[in-house]
Order: sequence, then structure tokens, then C-alpha cells
Amino acid sequence: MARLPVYLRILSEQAELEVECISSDRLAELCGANAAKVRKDLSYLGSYGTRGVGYEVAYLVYQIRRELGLTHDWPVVIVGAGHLGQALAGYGGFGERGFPVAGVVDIDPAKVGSVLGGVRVRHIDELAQIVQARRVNIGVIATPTSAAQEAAERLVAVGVTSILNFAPVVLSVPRSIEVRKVDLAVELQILSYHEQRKATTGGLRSVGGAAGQRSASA
Amino acid sequence: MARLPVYLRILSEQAELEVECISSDRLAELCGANAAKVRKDLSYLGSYGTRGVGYEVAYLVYQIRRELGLTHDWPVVIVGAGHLGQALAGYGGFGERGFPVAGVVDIDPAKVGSVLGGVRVRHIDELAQIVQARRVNIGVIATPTSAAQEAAERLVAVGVTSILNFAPVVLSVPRSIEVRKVDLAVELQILSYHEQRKATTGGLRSVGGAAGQRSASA
DNA sequence: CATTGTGAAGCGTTTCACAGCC
DNA sequence: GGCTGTGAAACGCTTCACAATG
Repeated sequence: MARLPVYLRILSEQAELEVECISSDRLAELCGANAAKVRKDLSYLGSYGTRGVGYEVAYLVYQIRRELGLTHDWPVVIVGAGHLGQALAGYGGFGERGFPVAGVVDIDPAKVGSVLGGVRVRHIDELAQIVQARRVNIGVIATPTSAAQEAAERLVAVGVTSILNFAPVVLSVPRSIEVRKVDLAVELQILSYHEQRKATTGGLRSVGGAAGQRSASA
Repeated sequence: MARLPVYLRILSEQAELEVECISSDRLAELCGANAAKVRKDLSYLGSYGTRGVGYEVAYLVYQIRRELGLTHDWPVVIVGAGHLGQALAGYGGFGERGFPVAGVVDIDPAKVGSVLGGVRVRHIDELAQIVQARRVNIGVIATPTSAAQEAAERLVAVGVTSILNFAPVVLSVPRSIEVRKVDLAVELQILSYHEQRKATTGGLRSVGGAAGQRSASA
């Protein structure tokens, strides 16, 4: 059900455009997918569309948010105040979408105290305090590869149960911890694979409309 | 075959540790997967392991790099010099892994000229020149959502054929263009989904070893 | 005899097709 | 008439199991 977030975003956009009702066909088009798939996904929510009409946007948004647990904010803590950590903290897109940055921590005393994206960097020893005070469940690892495992262990130790990992390593954590990994270099390598194929297989380029956008999630 | 990059990273690490030979079992363990899957994947490369022994690390690295088109660098151009663009440009992990940043462009004249991560920000009108001069095939979109479609069109217009998109929109581009999307909020929403399930289904927490790390790619 | 390479079974996901409903 | 909801078919990926082999 990794597609629910995508539906949610599109439906939210439609809601702002004051679209009240949407068909599976239209929704599929907007997210570059297939109508049948959309209907299957939504029916899995025990959803309520009206035959011959479509789905009520507002109600769907509500249902999906509920299913995704987005009825309240989920504060996150970012470990690592390097370039990536700074960017994530300053990104803004997190807070808007229900994931306010409760804190940024780093192990390097030289980085502590600087302010980025409105958040002051604190020492990693304050991690436990931040997590407890703000009831943080989600940690983001934006450290260098070599520090990622230790960061994960510290997060787990203070009670974080979900981790978004930007370091290119497989973390070793208890099974109860949910880990998702984003490896930017892997994404580029997949693109390079396709570039290389274009170069070697030569010819038969297809040119067409939109639709079909590979993305994350498994 | 989105797992090849992962194998590559692990094999490269092993090579640095001067491991000359590795079994599918060990490799599977290191990337949190299953031995049979690893063998299937590698056999698809027309691979050469030795029965009873394992795979020669150096040779595998060579083969995978070849398959992924990593025999030479792929310079990339970043569109958007906001927080995310800055972070990506300064990240360093790109260049090291064969994707040097050929340029960063922005539409805002105020941002042009500033230097980040050793790269000077240039105006988007210089995009064509950068792409031609450095033979760039891959573009990275790090603009706000509202500007992403235009960025994509400009990239396509100047000859870029692969796009890594960080903006949460489905881009409309010719089918010949390979697009991959990374949506950070989606990743967090998937984590929140699991958090919410932990909260509601209550109980039966399993605690165990490592293994099993959801990641990107489809 | 440890480990690869692979046919075949298993399983989850996608797509089709159409009955059911508004 | 148009669109949803859903069984059933098709597909692809994962896992099993074992013969082949250095």
C-alpha cells in the first residue's frame, strides 16, 4: 500500500482546486497508473465510491489520512547536521506534510549551536531528551556511512521505532524497528543503466505522452 | 534489476577489505536478502561463479559496473539551488560514485553566482551550454513543486534523457525519457503508516536479528 | 562436499472483464 | 450510461529444491 501517499497528495491537490468528485479513471491518469489498480487499492480501504459517479474527494482524503496514521503530526529527529541533514531540516516540505522537525543532532561539538532551517543543532547526547519531550517515533539518519550504524543504535536505544536511512548501508536493528532506505547514488545508477542501454541497443526510440514514472517503495 | 547497485556497493566494500571471493550466502547476508535471489540476479548477468567456491569479487564488480554503464562518469546537472539543490551539490557522494555535478542552475538571479559545494550557481539560461559542454545526460530536479514541470521541459529540450525528480509531482515527458522519483514525504508517510499500525494492533512485537530493509526502486 | 545455476512451484500484484448500481 | 467493485486470469518476482560441478 505504498501508493496511498501518492493518491493522498493528488487528492489533496484536487481538493484545493475545489474538485468534489473524482473517477478512478481521472485519478489513475493524474498519478500515472491504471484505473483498475486505483479501484482495487481504494476498495481495500473498505472505501465508498458511488457507481456511475466516482469518489468524493474530501471523504477519500479523510480515509487515506486515517489509514496512513496522518490524523496527527509525527515529529521527526534528524541525526547528522552535514549537508544532507541541513537540507532536510531546511526543506520545509516535511513540516507542511505533517512531519515537523523536532530536532537536529550531531556528534561534532563544532556543529552544535548553529541554527539551520529554524532549528538549532544540538549534541547527540541530548537525543533521549528530545525524543521524550516531543514523543518522537521517527528518526532520520543523515550521517556519513561510517556513523550510520551507531546512529541507528542510539535512536533505537532512546525509543525510536521507525528510521529513514539516507546512508548507503544496511542497518542492523531489531526486527520490530521499521527501516526505509533512500540511496541517492542507487537512483542515479539505475538511470545510468538505462542510459547505457539506450546507447548500446541503438535506435527504436519511442516518443509518446506521459505516464509511467518509476518511483520508490517496496 | 534495481538490486545490482546494492550488490555493487557491498562488493566494492569487500574488495577494499581484500576479500577475493564471496559466496551467494554471504553476499545475501550482507545486503539483507536471500541467497537464491542473489544467485538468480547474478546468473542473469551471465555470471561466472565457481561451484563449491563462490564468486570472484573483482570480476563481479567489473561485470556489474559494465552492466550498469558505470565504466565512465555520468555528469549530472542540478536544477534548483534551494536547500535541496545545495545539499545535493555539496553532498559529495555523487562525485565519488561516478556522478560529478556538472552544474547547478536556478531561475532566480539572486541565487546565481553563489558558490555551493565547489560549484558556482548559474542561470538556467545557461543550461543548454552546460549540457552540451559536459555531455550531460542526467538531470536532477530539486525545484519547488510548482516549477518542476517547467524544469523537466527545459531539461528535455536541451537533450537530457534521464531525470531524477525530487519534486512531488508526476512529470509529463516523452516516453523516451527515463524518470525516477524520490519523494521524501512519501517515505515518511509509509513509516507513519507502520507506526500507526503498531499503535492500533497493539502487542505481539517481534524482536530479532537484522535483515529485511525496505528500500526504493520499482 | 560446499556452492553454483536453474527448472518448477508458490505467491503477491496487476490487469481484464463484467456484473451490479446509481 | 457511466462508473464502481470484484472474481478470475495473467504476469512477474521470489523461494524451493536439487542436479551439476569445480
